[in-house]
Amino acid sequence: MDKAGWGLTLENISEHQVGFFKNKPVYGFNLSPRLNNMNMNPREEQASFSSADEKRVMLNEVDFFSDKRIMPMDVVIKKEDSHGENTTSTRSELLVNTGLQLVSVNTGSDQSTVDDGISSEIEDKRAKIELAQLQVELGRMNAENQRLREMLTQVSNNYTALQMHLVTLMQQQQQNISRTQNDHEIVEAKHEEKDGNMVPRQFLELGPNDEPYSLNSHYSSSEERTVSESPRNKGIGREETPESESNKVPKLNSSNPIDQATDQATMRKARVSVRARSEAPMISDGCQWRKYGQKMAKGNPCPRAYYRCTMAVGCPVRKQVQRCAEDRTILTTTYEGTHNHPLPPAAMAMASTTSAAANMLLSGPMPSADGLMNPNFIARTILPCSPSVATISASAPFPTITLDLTQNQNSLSPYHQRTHPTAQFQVPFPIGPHNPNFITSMPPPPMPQSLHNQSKFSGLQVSQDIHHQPPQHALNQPSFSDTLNAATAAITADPNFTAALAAAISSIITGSQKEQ
DNA sequence: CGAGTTTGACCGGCGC
DNA sequence: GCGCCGGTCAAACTCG
Repeated sequence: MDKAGWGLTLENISEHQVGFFKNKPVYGFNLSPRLNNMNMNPREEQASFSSADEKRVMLNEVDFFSDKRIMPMDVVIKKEDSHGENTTSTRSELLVNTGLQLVSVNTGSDQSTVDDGISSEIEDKRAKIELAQLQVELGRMNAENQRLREMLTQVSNNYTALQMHLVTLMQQQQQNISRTQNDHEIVEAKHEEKDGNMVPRQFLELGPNDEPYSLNSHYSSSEERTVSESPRNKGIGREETPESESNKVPKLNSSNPIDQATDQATMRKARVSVRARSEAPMISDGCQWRKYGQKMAKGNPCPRAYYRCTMAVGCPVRKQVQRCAEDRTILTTTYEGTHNHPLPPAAMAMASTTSAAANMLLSGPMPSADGLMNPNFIARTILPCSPSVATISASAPFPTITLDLTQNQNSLSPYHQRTHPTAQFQVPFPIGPHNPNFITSMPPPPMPQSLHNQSKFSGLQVSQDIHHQPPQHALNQPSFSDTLNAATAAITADPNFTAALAAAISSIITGSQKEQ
C-alpha cells in the first residue's frame, strides 16, 4: 500500500465532503467516527505524553518518524474533528513530540560511535525502537487496511443508494404519467375482481411509489394499526421513524387522483414475496435481521418467523420467513417496509428486486393502445413466458407480488431462452457454479438459470416500459428497470453475486445518464 | 455483558 | 359481542 497515497486520499476525502447528490456523493459519510478511531486520537496522544510508560512514549516517537503521512492525517483530523480544543492540543503535542524524538534518536546515534560501553545499550535501545517502529507500522498498516475497507464499503453503499434513488425517481416520473388515469381503471378492475381473478382489493387503491430507497413506500393497514393506533406503543422496540410518523394518518381508501397525490402517507404497503429452494433457515439477502417473533400460522405446520432489519436504528423493514407446507425445501421470504439507510450491494440487489416488483405492483393500471389496462391484465401480461415466476396475490391482506424461483427447472431449456421475446439483454455477472446457495436453491446449470431469470424479469417489466418509457429507451436498449429487475432477479437466487450485479447496474445507469 | 433468540402474552382487525 | 388469527412485544434465556 502506498503510504503517501492513503494520506492523500484521506485528505481528499476530507476536502470533498460533498453532499449526497454531487459527483462524489459518498465520500463525506461517516468519516468522522472513523477518524476519531484512528491512531491520531488526541486523547491517546495526550495520555501517552502524560504517562511515564516508556513504551508508550516510544510509540509516539515512532509515530512521528513513521513518515510524512502524519501531516496530512493531522490536517484531516483538524478538519473533521468537531472539537476544536482537542484538535489544537493534538497539534501542539505532536510538535512537542518532535523535539523529544529528535534528541533521543540523534543522541543515540552519535554516542554509539564514541562510547562502546554505552553503545551496546544504545544498540539495544535502537533495536527496541526499530522493533517498536515495525510493530507500530504493522499495526498502523492493519488499521489503514481496515479503514480503507470500511471506506470502500461506505463508498459502495452510498453509491448504490444513490443509484437506487435515481432509479426510484425515474420510476416516479413514469408513474406520474399514468397517475391521472388510475381512477378510470378502478371501476374496470373491480369488475375483474368480482370474476375471481387474482387481484387484491388493495391493488385498486394503490398509488405510485415516491420514496427513495424504497422497497415499498406505502403504508399498510397493519402498519397503521401497530404503530399509530396501538396503545401499547411504548417506544421500546417501536421505531419512530419518519415513516411511522407519517402513519399517524387515518386509513383512507382514496381513488381520487388528487387524493392519491396528497395522501401518500396513507397508501397501503405492498409486499414482495420470494420463494426459493433453500435448506438454510433464511435466505441471505445482504441485510442484517433480528428475529422478533415466531408464530404458528394457520394451515402450515411450519412456524413463521418474523425478522426486523437491524442495519440501521429504526429501520422499519421487516420480513417473514416460512417454509412451504407442501414442500419444505421451499422457503418463502416476504419483505415489507422501507429501508431508511443506504444498503450494501448485496442488500441493494435484493431490495431493488423487491422495489421494482413492488413499484410495478403499486404503479397500478397503465394506459394501453386500445384504452386502459387494468391490474389483472398487467398480471397476465407481465409474465408472458412463465406465469409461475411472479404472481399477484389476492388472498393476502396486502398487495403481494410473489417471485417464485422454485420452478425453473422445467423452463431452463435453451429453447425458452431463444424464444423468449424479451430476453434482449444480458448483465455481465461473473456468475459461476461455486455458490452453495445457488446450487441448492437453483439446480444447475447456474448460468442459463440466471439468464432465464433475467429474461423473465425483463419481460415482467416490459409491459410497463412499453407504455412509459421514451421510445428510444424501449427500442434501443433495455430500460433501467429492465436491467435492474433482471439483474436482481438472479440475485434472489444467488445473493452472493450482488456486488458484481451492483457494478453491472452501475455501468448501465451511467450509460443511461449519459444518454439523457 | 451485549446482542440475538425464544416464547408466552397481548392487541387489534375481522368474520360470524 | 365473541373468538380466531396475524402481528408484535418484552422478559427470559442463550451464546460468543
